[in-house]
Amino acid sequence: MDHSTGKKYHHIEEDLRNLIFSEEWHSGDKLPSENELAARYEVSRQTIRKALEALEHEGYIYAVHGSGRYISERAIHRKASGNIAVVLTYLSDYIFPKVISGIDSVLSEAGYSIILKHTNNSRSGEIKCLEDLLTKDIDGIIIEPSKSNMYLNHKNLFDRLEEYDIPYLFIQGHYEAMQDKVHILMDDEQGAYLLTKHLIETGHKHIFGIFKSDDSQGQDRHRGYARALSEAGMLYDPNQVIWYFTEDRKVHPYTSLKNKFMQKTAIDAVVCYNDQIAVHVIRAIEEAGLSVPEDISVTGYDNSRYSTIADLRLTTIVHPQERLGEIAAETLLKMIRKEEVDPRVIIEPELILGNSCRTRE
Amino acid sequence: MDHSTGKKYHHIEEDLRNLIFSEEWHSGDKLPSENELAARYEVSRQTIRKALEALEHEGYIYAVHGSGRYISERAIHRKASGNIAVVLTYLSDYIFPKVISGIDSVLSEAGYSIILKHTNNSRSGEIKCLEDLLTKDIDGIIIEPSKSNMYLNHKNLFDRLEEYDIPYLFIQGHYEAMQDKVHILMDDEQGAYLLTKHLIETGHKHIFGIFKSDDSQGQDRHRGYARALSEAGMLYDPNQVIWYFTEDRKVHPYTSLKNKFMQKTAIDAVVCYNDQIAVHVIRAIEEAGLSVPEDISVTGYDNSRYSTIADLRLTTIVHPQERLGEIAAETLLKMIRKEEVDPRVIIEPELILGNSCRTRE
DNA sequence: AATTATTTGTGCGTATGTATC
DNA sequence: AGATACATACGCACAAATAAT
Repeated sequence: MDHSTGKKYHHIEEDLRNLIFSEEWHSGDKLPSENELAARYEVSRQTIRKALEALEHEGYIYAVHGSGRYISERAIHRKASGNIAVVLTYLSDYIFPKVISGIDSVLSEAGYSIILKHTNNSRSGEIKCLEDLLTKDIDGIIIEPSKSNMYLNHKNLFDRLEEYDIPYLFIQGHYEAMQDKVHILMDDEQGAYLLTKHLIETGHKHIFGIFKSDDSQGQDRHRGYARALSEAGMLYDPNQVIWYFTEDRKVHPYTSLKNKFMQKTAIDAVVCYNDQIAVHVIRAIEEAGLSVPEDISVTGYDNSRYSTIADLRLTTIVHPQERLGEIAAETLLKMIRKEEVDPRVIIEPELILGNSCRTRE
Repeated sequence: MDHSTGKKYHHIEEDLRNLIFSEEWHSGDKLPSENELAARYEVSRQTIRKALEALEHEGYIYAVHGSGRYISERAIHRKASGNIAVVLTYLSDYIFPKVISGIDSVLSEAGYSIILKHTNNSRSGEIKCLEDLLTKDIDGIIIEPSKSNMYLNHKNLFDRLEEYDIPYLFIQGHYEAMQDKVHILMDDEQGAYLLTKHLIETGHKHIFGIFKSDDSQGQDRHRGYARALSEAGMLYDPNQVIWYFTEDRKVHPYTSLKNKFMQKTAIDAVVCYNDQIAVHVIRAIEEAGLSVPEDISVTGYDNSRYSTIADLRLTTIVHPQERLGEIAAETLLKMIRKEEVDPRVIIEPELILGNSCRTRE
């Protein structure tokens, strides 16, 4: 036996694997016969067979009895598992069904299945998801970042994805450290800008804002709010902005706001992070004995199912959820096919006028 | 060579596989040596090796050089891919997010991922899904039958699932030919019975019904409707029942109903297949110049987000969507662990009183 | 600590069966 | 029909790891 290069069949297996992936041999090509290879490598036919059988089991070649061995398709378009992972923050949250539906309409058409995972919007949940996905057979990942404004300490997981040549892209939010990666985003700044501008144009003077502090969308919407104020030459007052964390969504912001309402603080309008928040704010306003939109105007964001409460329709921003999912899926498919993609797709928001804002000048 | 029993190594492989999964051999046990097996089966050592190598590649046994071959853990807790498929009719439909959320809360806790697929409520879509899933590495399937009342012509696919030892269960509906399989169902008959009984008790005399004809839920709800009438000694009139197919959800039933409303047919109340239908029926009633509940009472089913329209709250049935998902997932986990499960879990419905029905005696 | 028997791993030779071209 | 190529099967030899002595 050959002692210097280890196992003979192993060496042959590696050599053949390289040839299969080289430019010389193509999908469908016929390999030399077992006897020819045996002669070429100067080993017995059995040793050649051992190497070939391993390659066959891996799916790179297939044998046709009486004819020969051929290079399979899969060797070229390698390991098409047909699975694409979709990692979201919440599954039961109000926009997810449409986004999934959009992603699915494109992917199932292309013959892919969706592996659905969620992070509970926690960093540890996202790490767990990614680690789990690294052990699975997947062709790509669509990720909605969790707590996207907090420091990214799991970049190594994304590095490993790239090492394994698994394409991924972000939707909805972005990590500071991953700005150069592919993102499909709403122009959240522009959305909040449009809402605030609308309030200013309809004569509101004391416009409060309530934003989520632990994701990039909250930051962006806040920026749009501030830009609209500054463009209109209005003072940006930090005391008019309330920040909240995902965790205390149920407690802090509303009591604090309610107190302000009760204390007859000068408030014209409230720009809310999203429709869900707007509903709570409206409730707080009504509990304080005031009414919407007569006393205080309220805007939402997302045009979700929350945007209609009884006969009150929120002035809000349409979130083209289904379209976002479609674009994300189409982009990922291109990445899988190694085609060039736009690293940053921005979806323009559109203002939806309801009756939750006072419209007199 | 042996011509009667096919390939020798294949026969030995099968025989050993059965022994490995039998009660006699356990995880960690040492297999007889190659020479001993060769003697026992009266074949050469090479033939034994061929069989053993196949089993090793499948992960049922592992070899320790110089020591022997042993039965691996995975042979017992076999092939934990960690993936469970969830096949639904529609993804964007109104109840699924909650069902998925319920399934996921149990499965992700147990370390499983969800592969999400949908059939568009078509038989061909379901066949495509199942065929695709048969090529994938999955540990179990939760299926919502599509067009569940139509003839089942793809039972062979379910047979193959059993052949591959992939457990599966049905939620929401059932196939006639699969009655003995595991089902997690709402008691749809009871739900419609409760609604109809409520209408009867509140003095309604001419109660129409509108049901979906192409799934088992429609049949069941219709049965509950009929049972309530017959128990109350009221006449069951086929002309008071409108059947529709999924495809013509948008056209037929409402125009037909609207005509009846316009023609001043004696109609007291309409028992609707679900909330979505109820919304359309209410619209048809209003278009005919009548009002709900003053002229005609309407009931829904599912207590979905459609159940509140402006200040009208539908009298409907709560569909414990999240709980259904949880029970389905828990049951499937038991099936994966080969534990005994109740082959038919019926979730009792609960009546939700709204203001869409007249309540005078 | 060294020896030995056992067991798996590697490799070759040969023969025969059977599908393809 | 014959040549070629893969498939199955047996026998043998030696290497390398393990476990018991």
